[in-house]
Amino acid sequence: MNYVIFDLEASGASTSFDSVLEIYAKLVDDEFNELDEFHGRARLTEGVIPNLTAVMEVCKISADTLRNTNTSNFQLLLDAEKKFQSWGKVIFFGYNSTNYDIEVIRKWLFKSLKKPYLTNTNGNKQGDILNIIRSAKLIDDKIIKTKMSEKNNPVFKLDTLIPREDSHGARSDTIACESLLKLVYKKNKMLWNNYLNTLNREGAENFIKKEKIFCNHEWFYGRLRAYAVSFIGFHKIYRWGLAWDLANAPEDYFKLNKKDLAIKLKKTPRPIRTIRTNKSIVLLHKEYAMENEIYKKIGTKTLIDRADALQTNDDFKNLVLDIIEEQAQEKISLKEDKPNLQPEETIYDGKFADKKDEILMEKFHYSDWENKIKIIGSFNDNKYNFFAAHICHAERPDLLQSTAETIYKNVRRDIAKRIFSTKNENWTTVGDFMKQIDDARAKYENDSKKLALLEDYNTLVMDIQKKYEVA
DNA sequence: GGCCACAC
Repeated sequence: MNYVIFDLEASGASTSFDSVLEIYAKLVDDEFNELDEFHGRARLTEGVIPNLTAVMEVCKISADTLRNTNTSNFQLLLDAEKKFQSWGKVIFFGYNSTNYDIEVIRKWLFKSLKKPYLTNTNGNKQGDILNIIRSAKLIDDKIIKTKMSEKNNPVFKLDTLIPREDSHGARSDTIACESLLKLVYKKNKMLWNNYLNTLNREGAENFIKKEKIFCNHEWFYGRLRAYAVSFIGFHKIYRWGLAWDLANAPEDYFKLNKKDLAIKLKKTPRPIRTIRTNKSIVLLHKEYAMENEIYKKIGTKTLIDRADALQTNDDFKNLVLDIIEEQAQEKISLKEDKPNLQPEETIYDGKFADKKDEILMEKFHYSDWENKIKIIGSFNDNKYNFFAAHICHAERPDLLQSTAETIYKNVRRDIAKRIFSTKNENWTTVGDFMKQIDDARAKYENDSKKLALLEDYNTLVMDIQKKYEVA
């Protein structure tokens, strides 16, 4: 299988609202020979206020580029999607991508009326370089030098692992990512092959069903921890794997009645561990957990006895699964509805697009702009009408205004309402930006170069402000 | 069919 290593730069940290400004992706074969690449930039999406630190300090994209790049955000998405599809079945590798880049891509597709799960459907898989490099470091300290944190834990910031002059450029970060992947591929074939096997849900599920005792890595409080666990079953509502931490003797729990067991299972540290099977996790053979003092003390023989006791007690496993299901159900019923979610935030609201909306989305994409505009309002699910209107407004404001003035005005009012909001929002408002500018002016008061840059960003946002003040 | 959710 070929690999795509990729990175993207955006106008801020929100995966729902910020605008993708740059994407670089490199296609390589399974020995890392380069086959193709894609590099694209986009101007700021209409109606988005950038986060000053993100554009100025992190991705270092000038106000001029934000304003004048030829390609729109929508067009960049179409170009990237086309390229990705031409590459066939691949594994998409990014750094911390399960938490960030993949989320951005999903939502970007979603907002563009495309199928969101491009990177893990139709035979594609996702890998997260952060997961594999953390695990590599834990099982083999010599694999890579890292800085140490105050608490003496290895630091996994990409630009300290692979220092470069031009870090945080999409291409530079992708090349750095590639060198990390190659490092694991060359220095620890066992880990590499193992990871390729468990990085998608199917592989991870098969592995945990097959291995009586296996090692799961969990990251919390700034470091990675190895657990020796044994499979119980899949969560009846959420499908993730549930496994027994063999640091606990399961026999101690067998005689408890349901109520007492439920209470005991909730005690921290929890004897039941979650195996996040669809999060590109590293799962290893049990030997890798034996480095952990807790399991070393217990000894392999006792661990095997515990796993056997668990595996031969189906009644207990089923009872545990029932308890976990009931607790989840209770939590769902207690959860109050989250009001006021913006359309961009509803990708995981539990509903996929119905057949009619799916067909309309396809029609939207092959239609010319006159006909795209006519589709607005026809979707069953109103969020797709919202997205369609915003796309048409961003791409062809002239045409939208002349052929569907009410929609045009509504979109402009939506944007104005958002950017001029004085509340604490999940997107950057004009007010947030002004505060960021003030802080930066104070910080750089003696740096004329930075001050000049600040003025350019400020002008850009003032122009957006002027444009929507009248809306 | 893909997704979310946990636990520390």
